[in-house]
Amino acid sequence: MQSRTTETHKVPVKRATLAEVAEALGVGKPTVSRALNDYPDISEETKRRVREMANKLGYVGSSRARQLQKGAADTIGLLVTVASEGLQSAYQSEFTGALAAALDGHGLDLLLHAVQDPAAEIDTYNRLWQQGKVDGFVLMRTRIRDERINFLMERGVPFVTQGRSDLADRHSWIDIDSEEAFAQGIEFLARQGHRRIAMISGDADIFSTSLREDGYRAGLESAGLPYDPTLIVPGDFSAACGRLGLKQLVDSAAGVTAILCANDATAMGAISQAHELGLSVPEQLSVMGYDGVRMAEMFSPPLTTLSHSAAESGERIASMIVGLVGGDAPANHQILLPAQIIERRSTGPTAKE
Amino acid sequence: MQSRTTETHKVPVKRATLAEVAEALGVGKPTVSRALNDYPDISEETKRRVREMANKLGYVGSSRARQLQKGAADTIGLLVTVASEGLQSAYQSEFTGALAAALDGHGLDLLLHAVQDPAAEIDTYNRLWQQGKVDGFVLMRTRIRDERINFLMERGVPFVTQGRSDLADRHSWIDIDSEEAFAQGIEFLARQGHRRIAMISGDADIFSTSLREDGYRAGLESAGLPYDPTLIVPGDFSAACGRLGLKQLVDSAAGVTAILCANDATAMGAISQAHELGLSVPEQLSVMGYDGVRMAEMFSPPLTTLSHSAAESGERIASMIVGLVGGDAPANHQILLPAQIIERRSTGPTAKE
DNA sequence: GACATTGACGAAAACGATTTCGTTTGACTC
DNA sequence: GAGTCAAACGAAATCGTTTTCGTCAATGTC
Repeated sequence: MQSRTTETHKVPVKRATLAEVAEALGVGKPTVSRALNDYPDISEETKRRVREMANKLGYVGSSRARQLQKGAADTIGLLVTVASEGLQSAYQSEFTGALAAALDGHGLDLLLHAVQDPAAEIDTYNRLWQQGKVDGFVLMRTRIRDERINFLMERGVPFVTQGRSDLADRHSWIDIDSEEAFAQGIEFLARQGHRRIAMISGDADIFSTSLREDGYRAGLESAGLPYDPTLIVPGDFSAACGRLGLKQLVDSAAGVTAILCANDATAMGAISQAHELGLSVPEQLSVMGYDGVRMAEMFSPPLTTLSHSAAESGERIASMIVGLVGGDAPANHQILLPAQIIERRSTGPTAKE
Repeated sequence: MQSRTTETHKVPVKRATLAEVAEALGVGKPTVSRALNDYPDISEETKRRVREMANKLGYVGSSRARQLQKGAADTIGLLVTVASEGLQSAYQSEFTGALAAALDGHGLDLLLHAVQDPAAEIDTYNRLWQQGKVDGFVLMRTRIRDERINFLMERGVPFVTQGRSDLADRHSWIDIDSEEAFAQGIEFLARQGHRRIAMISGDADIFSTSLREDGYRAGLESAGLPYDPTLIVPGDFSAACGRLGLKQLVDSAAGVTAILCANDATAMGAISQAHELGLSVPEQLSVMGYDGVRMAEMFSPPLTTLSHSAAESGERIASMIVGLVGGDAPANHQILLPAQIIERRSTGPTAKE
């Protein structure tokens, strides 16, 4: 039994090398290399023979050697901050999956790195780049005065951010028009008769938080509703802050009948807390989320949300980073995508009592 | 404006090389290399000087060159199947984050690859390995007669699975004792007075699905309850199948008062559907999940679940794969972790009517 | 004082691809 | 038939490390 296991242990099937393919064919290494890479100065006949032999020998070029010579890693880095455990939010995980899939379509791999100590974040970007493990980065959750962006721009490292920044005109980014989305969300709620609409916001240092709040205000204004700063309660995109925020709003007895949350997780937390306090959604309280994560549909009640496609963001970003690594100018790629309201059952007119 | 952007464009800060450090110090390359790697045959004094200079020059060794020479990539591969979009489940995403964090602790990076076409899955494992982009793999969601496991074992590729398999005695794995967990779950529900307890199961081809069903049966038996095969409804670990499954159970009018789901996502879907059908949880129906994802706590009602730690699994797996890559025998690492019931509010005695 | 031994270091090979820069061959021109 | 040119291919250099195998001086031994 045990011997069985040690038997199968470490039988490294030798990987075929380019030189071997060349020898087996009686041609030079460059010929094989160029044939496989479809260079024009190799005859079709030779290419065919080379491909055949490579196939027969099960040859797969060593990316290590190629990387060293070509100076490219064919890999994009993505750093996620793990708050004690796990990828932060459902949206981030959907986006990450979509990004990985899209990169695959371009022949790139995704290097996922968890940063645990925020202080070491820049160091990690630096190391990954200096070591040559990645050709560029994708940044999620851009922050206000985001030092990562400065750092990467200074050294000319290709990167794309998901979310704008203070320096948005100088680098590549993709973003959702959250200002517009939140405005529409408010107008939607106002049309259902809500007059006191609160917002549970996101981290103050995340760039898009202020955009979402701007949208909230703009929505109020175009709906002809007064703006009451006390109706914006700070949060951090977590479900936990949704619970806290809701409790706070209820306790304040401000007469709120609808809440627009910074994201779906927060909205779910808020609803969960509402139920706990004996408030029914949406009869007594409407709650709307943002992002449109898949779980939102399965929540109870299914969540009305401002939805945008993680898959599309992932694909767009993949194309952008490919272009950048290929030498495109950073500012050539800036895309603003719209979000749209998906009406489900967490919102509605408040029931008359 | 535009010129501004082109200005900052592509100013590759040249990375310092080992040869430069050597030259600046007037010593040979091997000396620098060995000093930095703390070899014993370099004097302390020299090591100090080398480190100093390396630091001053901002030298970070090229992992590309090191990989080529040492034959190691210091990277572990993780393939996730993206069902149309995103990482599959909340648990998988938590686990992935935990794994990345744990690997970081061992100086390894995580290469995340999305497999879109199941037919190309093995090819991808092969390519990543042959190319030398990874030193080993972590496999999630082991399947019955999992061809990935055969493939990797045949070529002596280091890998650890999360979940046992048919060949569990021949390779490294970590798993949750889901059989025991499900049995306890059933007993727990039985103690609350439930007599007709259903199960919404997972994909039939996932190895652990049958273990969970075994646990379900074992639990019934030790609670002295009869086993009724019609009370196991097939699913696929999604929230959607939770909805479907619940509807089916209700329609069948089998008198079910409690449901144990294959995972939390399914449980959430079931609850959501229950609400939609006008059933209150847990007054009319108890629902229990499995995994203990963070969102479960924020669900409404908060989900009772069989919880286990993604962080611990991640850490254990990281240690295991490090050992394997280092040459340990595969069968030396097999760990079974327990799950524990977290009682929240989706379960309880059925209210008398 | 000749001879092993040890400590500290360097020259060159190696890893496995790609690229540079020829070279060879044959066809084509005038 | 000498000269030009393009097509097809190869020898050797290259990427930046680590490793192998010395070398050289200083130390210890008898």
